[in-house]
Amino acid sequence: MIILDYNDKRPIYEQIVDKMQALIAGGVLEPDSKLPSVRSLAVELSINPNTIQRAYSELERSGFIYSVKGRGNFVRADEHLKEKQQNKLLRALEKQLITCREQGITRENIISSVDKVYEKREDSRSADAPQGSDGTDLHEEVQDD
Amino acid sequence: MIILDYNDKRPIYEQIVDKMQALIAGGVLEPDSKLPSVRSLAVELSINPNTIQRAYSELERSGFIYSVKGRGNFVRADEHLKEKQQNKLLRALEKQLITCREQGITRENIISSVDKVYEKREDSRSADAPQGSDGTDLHEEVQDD
Amino acid sequence: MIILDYNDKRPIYEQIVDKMQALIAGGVLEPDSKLPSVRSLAVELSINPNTIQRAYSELERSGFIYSVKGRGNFVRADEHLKEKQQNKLLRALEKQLITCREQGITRENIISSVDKVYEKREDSRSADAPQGSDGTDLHEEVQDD
Amino acid sequence: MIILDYNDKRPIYEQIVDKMQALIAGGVLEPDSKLPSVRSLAVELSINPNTIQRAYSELERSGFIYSVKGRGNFVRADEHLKEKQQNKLLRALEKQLITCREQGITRENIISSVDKVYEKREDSRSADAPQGSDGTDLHEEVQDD
DNA sequence: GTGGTCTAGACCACG
DNA sequence: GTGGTCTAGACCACA
Repeated sequence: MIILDYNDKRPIYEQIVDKMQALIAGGVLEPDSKLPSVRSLAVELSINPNTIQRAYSELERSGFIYSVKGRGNFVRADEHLKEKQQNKLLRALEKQLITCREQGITRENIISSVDKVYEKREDSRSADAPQGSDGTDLHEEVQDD
Repeated sequence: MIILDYNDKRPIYEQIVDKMQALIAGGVLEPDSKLPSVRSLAVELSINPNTIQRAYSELERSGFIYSVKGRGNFVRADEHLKEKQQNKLLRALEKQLITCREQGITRENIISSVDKVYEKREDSRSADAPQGSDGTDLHEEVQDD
Repeated sequence: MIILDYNDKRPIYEQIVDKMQALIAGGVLEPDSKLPSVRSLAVELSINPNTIQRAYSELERSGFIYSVKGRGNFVRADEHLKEKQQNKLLRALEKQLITCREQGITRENIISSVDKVYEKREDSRSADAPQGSDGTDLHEEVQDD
Repeated sequence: MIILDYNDKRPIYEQIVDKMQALIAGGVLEPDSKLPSVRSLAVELSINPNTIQRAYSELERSGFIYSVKGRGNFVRADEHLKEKQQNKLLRALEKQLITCREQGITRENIISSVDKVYEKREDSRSADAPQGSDGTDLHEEVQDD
C-alpha cells in the first residue's frame, strides 16, 4: 500500500504522512478503521518503529487519525477532511500558478497542461477505476535542471 | 532586489538561486551583465559568503550564469533559458495537477483557480509591469493544517 | 450512564474513575448502593474487564467505594466525600489560576469567565436539574494551538 | 531557567514546551532572540538532544519559534501570541469551572479562590517583581487523593 | 499486544 | 557549529 522512495529528498516520515493523508481523504481508508500498528508497519516497510510513530503523531496532530493507548490508531471520522485536503491542494496549486504567471507562462499554456492531465485520466477512468484512488504522491519533488 | 525569508523552510542558498533564476529568465537581469560579487552580496544580505558562493555555483551548474576567474559572474546569454525555465515550471505544475486529480478535484475547480490567478493579474498588468517581474517565489511553503 | 470518549487522551479507566467520582460526590449514586458488576459494566461499555477492575480499584483506593468479596462494589457512605471532592477541584483550580496570573491575565478577566460559566447555568438550573449531575469531565483536554 | 520535574507525569519535552511558551508569551524571551542550541540545552538539562529537538519542533509547530537550519532557533515575532496564549488559558479555565459548578461548588467559593490567588500576588508584586514573570508552571499536575 | 517517551549514537544538509 | 532525520534498543502505561 505504501511505497517509500529513498531517492526522494523528503524525509521518510513525511512520505508516509502524505500517502496516509491521501488514502484517508480519498476514502480508501474508512472512518474508524484501524491502521496497521506502529511495530507491524515498521516491519512491513523495514524501517524503525520510531519513524512510523512520528508519522502517526503528525497524522494525529493534523486531525487525520486518533490514537488510543493500548488499542491502536484509527481513522478519524471527519466529514470535512476531504474538503480541507482539497482546499489545501488548491491553495498550493494557486501559489504555483502565480509563479508560472510571473515567469510569463500564458493562461493557454496552463490550460493545455490541465487538459493533458485530465484528459489522460478521462480515458482511463471509465475503463479503470471508479475515481481517483491509487497514485498518491503529494508534493512530489522536481528535478532542478 | 533579493529579500530573504528566514521563516521560509527552504535553505538560504536555494532562495537566492530561485530568485536569480526568475530575475534572469524574466529578463530583468540582461545577458552578459555582471552579477554582484560574492563578497558584496554577502554583505548586502548580511549572510555568510559561502552561502552566496554556493548559490552562484548552482546557478552556473544549471546554466543561468557563467563565471570568469578574477572578473566575476555574468548572466548567460541563452535564448532557450526562458523556455527551459517555463518548461520546468509546467512540469512541476503537472505533477501537482495529477495529485489534485487523484484527490477528486474536478477540472472545473482547477480552471476556477487558474482564472482566479490570471484574471487578477490581467487587471494590474496593463497598469503595472510589462511582464512577469519581481514577485518570484518558487516552491513557496504551504501551511500543513 | 457512562460515555467513553476515545478521542479523549486520558486512559479509559481514568475516564470511568472521574465519572464515577462525580456521580458519587454529586449524590446521583446513593451511599451503600451497589455498583454494576465488573463483568456487566465491561459488557455494557464493550471494553476489557481488566479496565473496569482497575477503575474500581482506584475508586476503592481513593475512598469512594468499598468492595465486599463475592457480593460486589458499593458506594461508600462518607459525609465528607463531597467536601473532599470539592476541595480537590478548588485546589486544582487555584493552580491554574496561578498560571493565569503569571501570564498576565487580570483578575477582571478571570471574574468575567467565572460569570460566563455561572450565569449561563443560573438560567438553566431552575428549569433543568436540581444540582450538578452528569457532565462531569475533569481534566478535559484543550487544543494546543 | 528551566527546571525539569521528574516526578511530574508529563513527558519531559512537554514540560519544556510549556515553560518556553510561558517565557515567550510572558515576554521574558524577546522576539527574534536566539534560543539555546539543541545540543547545549541538552547538556545543560542533562537530557538527550532528541528530547530538546522534539520540544523545539512542537514550539515551531505551534508558532512560538522558528528555526533556521545551520543557525538556530529563534523566538517568533507575533503580536498576537500573548493574546492567543491567554485565550487558551482562559478556555481551559472555563472548562474546569464548569466541572466545579457541576460538582456543586458555589460562585462564592470560586471567587474566594480567585481572591486568594490574586491578593497574595498583589502583596508580593509591589515589593518583589514588576509583573508576572518567574514561576512558569503551566498545567501543573494535581494529586488524585 | 498497543502507543508513547527517552537514550545513545550516527549521518546529512546548511552556514 | 547549527537543526533535522533515522536507527537500535529500552522502558512504561494501557487494554
